[in-house]
Amino acid sequence: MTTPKTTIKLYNTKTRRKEDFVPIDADNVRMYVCGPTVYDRAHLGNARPVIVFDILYRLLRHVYGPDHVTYVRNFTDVDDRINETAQKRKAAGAEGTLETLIADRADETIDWYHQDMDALGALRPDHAPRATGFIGQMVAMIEDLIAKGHAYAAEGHVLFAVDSYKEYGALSGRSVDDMIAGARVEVAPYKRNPMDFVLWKPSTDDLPGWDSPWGRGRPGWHIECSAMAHELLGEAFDIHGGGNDLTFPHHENEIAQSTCVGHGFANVWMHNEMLQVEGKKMSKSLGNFFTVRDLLEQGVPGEVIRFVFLSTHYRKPMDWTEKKRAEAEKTLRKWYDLLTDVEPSTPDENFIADLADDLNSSKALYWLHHMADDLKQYQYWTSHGVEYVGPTPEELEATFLASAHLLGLLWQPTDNLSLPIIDLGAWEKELSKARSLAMQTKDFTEVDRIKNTLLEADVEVQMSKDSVKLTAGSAFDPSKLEALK
RNA sequence: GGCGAGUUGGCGGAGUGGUUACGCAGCGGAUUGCAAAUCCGUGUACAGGAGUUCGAUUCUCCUACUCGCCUCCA
Repeated sequence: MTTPKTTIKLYNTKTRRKEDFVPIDADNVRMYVCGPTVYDRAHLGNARPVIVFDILYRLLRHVYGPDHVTYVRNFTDVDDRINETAQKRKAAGAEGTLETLIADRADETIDWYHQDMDALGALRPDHAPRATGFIGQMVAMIEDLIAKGHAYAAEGHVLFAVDSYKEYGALSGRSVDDMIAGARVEVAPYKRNPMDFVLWKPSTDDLPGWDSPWGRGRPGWHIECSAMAHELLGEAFDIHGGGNDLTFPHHENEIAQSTCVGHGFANVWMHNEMLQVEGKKMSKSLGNFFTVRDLLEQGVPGEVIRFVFLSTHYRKPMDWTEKKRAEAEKTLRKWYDLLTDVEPSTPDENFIADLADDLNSSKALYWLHHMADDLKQYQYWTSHGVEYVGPTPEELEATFLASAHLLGLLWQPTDNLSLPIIDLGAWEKELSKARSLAMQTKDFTEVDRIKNTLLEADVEVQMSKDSVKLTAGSAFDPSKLEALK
């Protein structure tokens, strides 16, 4: 085991401080991130933790080695909204039992999720466990909690007794008394304390259920992460992540369960801030709700979405705006234009240092801008016959590309960001011909007419001394070129 | 009501106890038939008030405003 030369600093919600990250075992750095409930397409907000922790995963792999990091992200496939869809389908005459219809809905949603997150350039975790695959472990954990006096069965439910755990509320900075005073808790007659939360609940015949010492039922939401993290990552692991809306109650409850059963659980707790859209919370009622798939279908490349997310630090609210989308696309296109076919080398050290400082992705992008600038200048001056002492353009490009790859950017072959590939060769010849003629006659009316029409059709026109280059933009409208014929 | 985060130039967005990144937009110049692209150069900011300090945008407190969570929404 070698000591890594990069020290990663991470903000730990548990201590409310930025700390040097020291893994339990540098040969196997372990991270658990709360994944989606698979009831429907992932909305844009779901993409934020995916991208944030993808960056952390890539950084950890860079620092500790790709074979020395284990990343687990779960799928919650026990959920009433999944059941609802299945019930509706059954009522509409779909084939199969309710169980298979539920499984089908989860399967298709997981498939969508993978497709959408792949499009964002997110690496797949090492394990993507489904809650339904770990019911046995959950039941065993609940039994253990009861045996240790931290949980009790009542009316087919099993509840965690918050009074049995003194530290309850420590992660989110709340006290049980304050929360009860807030009066936002569900009052149920079988609860000893209003804050007690469900570990197990009974299922009726029309709901999925598993046999248990407390009758046929299904697990509460929080226990799955405790059980799966323990099963796949062991008694204690390094990092636990998720959106900051999960801090309470989800993560608070995970800690309570796992700690009371005797697990060390997670050392570092990380939470990303929420996403907004044009300055407002994304919600169906405001009409600004959309999925990752919606954006992709509108022709916004996943890489552009990723770039926009990276431009804001993960602990700050991020606003998704049309303007940012356009800027990101423009920048990425410029960067792609700089690339020749040089192979990536190793990332820039300054770049790594800032990224390792609590994932300062915005600062990391600054370094990419910086490197791109250098590269551009070397390319420019080299092409003008000026010789420089220092790194060659190839070396600069290799470092630039390796750095960009660490952020999951510029990974596509050559491409220019899924721009429609439209052959405008005929128009290039046309314009070129008219221009050569105009050079002699000094009458540029025809050239301007063609150029302006092309511009109106969203074609970028670049004329140099001896060539004409046309590139169709994302709003390319071929019908506008009809006028030229 | 409880808990937490934030307020930086036209916009976005880092960072720092003393010379304030960067991107986009703007402006000037080179280049161009005109443009585009590219190159060179360039201006503007740290919510308000008080305190600590030789000195605060950076630390502390107060005020205002914004936002999030407390509802199995990441």
